[in-house]
Amino acid sequence: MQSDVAWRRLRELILDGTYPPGARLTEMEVAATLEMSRTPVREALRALTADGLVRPAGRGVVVVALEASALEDAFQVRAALEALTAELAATRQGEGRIAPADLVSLREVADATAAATAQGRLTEAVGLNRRFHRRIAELAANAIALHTLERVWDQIQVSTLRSLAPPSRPAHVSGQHEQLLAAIIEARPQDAAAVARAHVLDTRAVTHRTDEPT
Amino acid sequence: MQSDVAWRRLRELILDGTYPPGARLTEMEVAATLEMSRTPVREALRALTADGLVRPAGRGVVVVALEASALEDAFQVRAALEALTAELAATRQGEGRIAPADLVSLREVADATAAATAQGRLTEAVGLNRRFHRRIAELAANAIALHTLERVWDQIQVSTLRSLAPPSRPAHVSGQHEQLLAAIIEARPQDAAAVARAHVLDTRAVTHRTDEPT
DNA sequence: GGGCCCACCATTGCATGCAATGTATGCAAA
DNA sequence: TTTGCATACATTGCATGCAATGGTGGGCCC
Repeated sequence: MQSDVAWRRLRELILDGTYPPGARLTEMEVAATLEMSRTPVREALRALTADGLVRPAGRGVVVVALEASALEDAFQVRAALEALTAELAATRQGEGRIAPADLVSLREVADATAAATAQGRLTEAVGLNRRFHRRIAELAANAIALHTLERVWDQIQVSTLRSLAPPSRPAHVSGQHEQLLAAIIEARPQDAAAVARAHVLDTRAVTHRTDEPT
Repeated sequence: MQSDVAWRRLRELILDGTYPPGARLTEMEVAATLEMSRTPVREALRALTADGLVRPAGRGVVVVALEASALEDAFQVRAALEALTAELAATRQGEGRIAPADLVSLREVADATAAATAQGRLTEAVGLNRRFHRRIAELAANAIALHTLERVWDQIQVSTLRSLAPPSRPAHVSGQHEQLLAAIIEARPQDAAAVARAHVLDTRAVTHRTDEPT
């Protein structure tokens, strides 16, 4: 379906910064770019509005740029939901409902994330980091939580794109990932929840600090 | 905007059971009912799909009926988010950022909910109960959490409509509301979070029990 | 020279035409 | 009687026309 294609492509372009926060999009313009008529584009823009990636602004829509307080809100929601998914994942592990291969794969992603971060490959690190967190959400086997998290991650990613900076303490971040991984593997739901929440809120603090320029 | 009107009206009709879970909706049919063309109806149906209230099913869409496991997922997400909003509300109260009138109003809603429940006015009780929880989310002043909760509440409401049964222990529910209210008023964030989570998960248990018929 | 108002036009929102497509129905054959 | 297939049709998805609307630039007045 073309409107889905339009949604996917536009989402990509927004998430990778091609359309940065504040950029204005009009139906006709996008229709010309994607070589389709206004109808599917229109639907895609509406969907992106519902996703919170763009908002109506007079004529057309603009890519959202969450202000500091809204970004804080997003991190709070993210922390609550990641605490939940981490807890659920650990619980499922305790019930023997998680395939060992999935845990191996999760560790690999964690290692790759640490490597990319340590070597300063920032864009790659961001992608791997997100994948790590998404893998955990998938292990929680809660589709609603996963779907909601995807939207929150998207919103945060857009609003922090311009401040792409390396974590101030890469080892610290990797350490938290390790702790989270351990809590899940060893089936300690309460610990997993606590670590996940603390980790997300740590990330928030770092992001806010690097948010000042511009 | 007509597509917004269509969205609102259809959402109402779904939430009040006029279109029960499983009901099939087609663009033309709805367009005729709402007396508008297919275009705004089409957009409304897409939005409702994104909201998780309907899902595409061959031709047209059908009103969703979450199966037991998905309903459980929804309750888990709801519990996590209401724990967050209760915690944030209590924290804000501790910072003196909540107007006394808002707390008075919250208590009034709690009382009205208890009264309606005790007297068996179920439909009214459901509405008041939702208002009580929404008020707390509003006190948390986190727009993203509130918005996300609205969607989850909607999904749960649709899937539990047919099993509209009085709480097995009305006094218990009212007692939990009181505890939650007290924790917020007395600015005990941790308690508020714990009570909110427990309360939601209690509600879930009740709902599941009444879920068997049909 | 600066500010305000008006007119124009880009752009959206809605309606509708048209082609593609999946579904259901009916008929025939086993 | 049941199953499989073909055909017709309901319904969607996309394109485009048309009217409404709000923003912007230019011109005029102060």
